[in-house]
Order: sequence, then C-alpha cells, then structure tokens
Amino acid sequence: MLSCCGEGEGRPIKSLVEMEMQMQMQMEMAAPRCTSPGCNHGTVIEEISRAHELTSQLRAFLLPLLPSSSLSELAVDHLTEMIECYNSALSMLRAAGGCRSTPSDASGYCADDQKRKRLEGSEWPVVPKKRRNENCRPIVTSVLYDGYQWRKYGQKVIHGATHPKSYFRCTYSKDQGCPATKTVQRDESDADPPKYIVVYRMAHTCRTNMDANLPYALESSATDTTSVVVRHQHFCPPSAATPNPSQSSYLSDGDQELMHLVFPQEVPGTGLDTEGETLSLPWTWESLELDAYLKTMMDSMY
DNA sequence: CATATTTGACCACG
DNA sequence: CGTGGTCAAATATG
Repeated sequence: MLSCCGEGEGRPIKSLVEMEMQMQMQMEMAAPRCTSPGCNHGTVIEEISRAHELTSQLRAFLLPLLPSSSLSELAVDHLTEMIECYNSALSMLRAAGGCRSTPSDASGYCADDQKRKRLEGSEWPVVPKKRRNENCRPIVTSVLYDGYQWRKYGQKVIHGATHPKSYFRCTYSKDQGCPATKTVQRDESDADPPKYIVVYRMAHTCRTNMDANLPYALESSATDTTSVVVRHQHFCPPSAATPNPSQSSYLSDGDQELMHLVFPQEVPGTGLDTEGETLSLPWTWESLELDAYLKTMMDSMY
C-alpha cells in the first residue's frame, strides 16, 4: 500500500541526487555573480538563502520517504552538509558585504565543533546559564521542521521584538545527553509565508531520526506498512506526530500559524485545519504527488 | 501516570 | 541594572 520501501525505493534517491546537483550548480553560479561589477550583493544572499530554505524543506520532506539504507543516510548527510555550506556561504557574504544579518548573527557563522569538544565529558545539563552568540548557526527560514525532535523549555518576550522567542532543546537531551538546543523567533518582517529566525546551538549527539529509527524499521521489515508507519511516527513534524497541542513543540502562543510551515500550502491533503488542533494524519506522501511537488520546488529556484 | 507545555522566577552577562 | 537564557513548579493531555 505504502510504497516508501517498496518498488519506489530508488526514486526518492534519484530525485535527491539530481536535485542536489542542481542546487549545488545554483550555489556555484550564484557566488561568481557576486564578484562581478555592479553585482547586487543582497540579491545573491537572497538567492542563496532561498536555496538554503529549499534544501531544508527538501531534507524535511525526504526524511519520511527514505528507506533504511546506508545510501539514504549518505543522501541525508549530503543534504545536511549542503545546508551547512549555505550557512557558511551566507555568513561569509554577509560579513564581506556588511549586509543585514539576523539579530543573533552578530558573530557570524561558526561550526559547533569547538563547543562540542568543550562539552565532551560534561554531564547534562551542565550548560552555562547564559550563552553568548558564539558557536551558533542562525538561519532565516519559513520551515521549522528540521528532522529532529525538540522539546520546548522556555519562551521569552525579547526586548524590542514583536514576537516571543521560544527555546527548544533536543528531546533526547536527558536520555542521551544531547546538547543540541535551538531558539525560534518570528522575523519582524511581514513576509508571506512568515520567516523565522532559527538559531541552532551545539550539534546533535543523539542517535535519533534516521539512525534511531533503524531498529524499528528493521524489526518490522516483514511488513512494509508497519515499517513505514513507525517511520512516520518518528519523522512526522512534532505537531503532526503529537496532535495534542500541549505536546507539540511548535504550537505555543501564536505559533499556531507555524503549522502551515510544516505542511506548506502547496502540498494538498495534509488534513490540517486552520486552528492547528485537528489533524487527520498520519502524514503520508502517498497522495501528495511528490514528484510534482519536487518539480515545483526546483522550478521555483530558477 | 507519563510526558510535554506554560510561565514566573532566578541568574549571569554586559 | 536591563536583558536574555534556563530552571522548575504548575498545568494540560492522552
């Protein structure tokens, strides 16, 4: 019934590789344009930001589809690495061109390796009461689902900001000592769809998502349906996997609107109502005409 | 009962 | 001392 691990197994991978190549080409083409006289620096940043956003969406959309295989992990790794590259490129461009950066972007992009090493050997939740903006990865995106499971632990009204900032830590922070945290704050602009400034701190050390799901998928490998269902439970956006609003990491205080970010309006049949309270899920791509949607995504990049 | 969110308090940084 | 990040008790939900 669900063909995620069936005959269509190779298709997502193929699409993924093709799209990776195209997006990398776009990124390579965008950078040189930046150096030409009269180049609109902001436009280049805008284009790369768009590519970054689309890559993030692509990764989120493909996670539930990929079968459990080393090739799938490789593909996801590539996508993740691409996102990192976009971040790096954006930070370099912003630093070089003095362009507007996000509020938390003052120190620019920097890898988390430093901080990861610093935290090695320490026990959760030994984290500084207050962190600086060092070792953070600010991202401006309209898609909040990033494939990880987050637990909200705080919300603050930030001085001068219209919208509150939400604080999330990895769901497995206690179980596995994963130090990953992130903050999400809606951008001040009235962009449609609304943009969110997501600041990631620390890298995930937990084995979740792809890896953590492998045992489940393998155990139920006898029936593809079960396998897929389990995978959906883990990969679904938190708001979808946990219809209970109080158990959603994204639905607090005015964040109801975030629901559509997980299920973009271009994707039909998500079963979401406008209140974000009733979900006719599980979320399945079966009726989503993935190919058509991916094609639309790619077309929008050119 | 287990798990997740909410929210006021606390605390460190600048 | 103001601000932002985190804690933890209260609360909500299945």
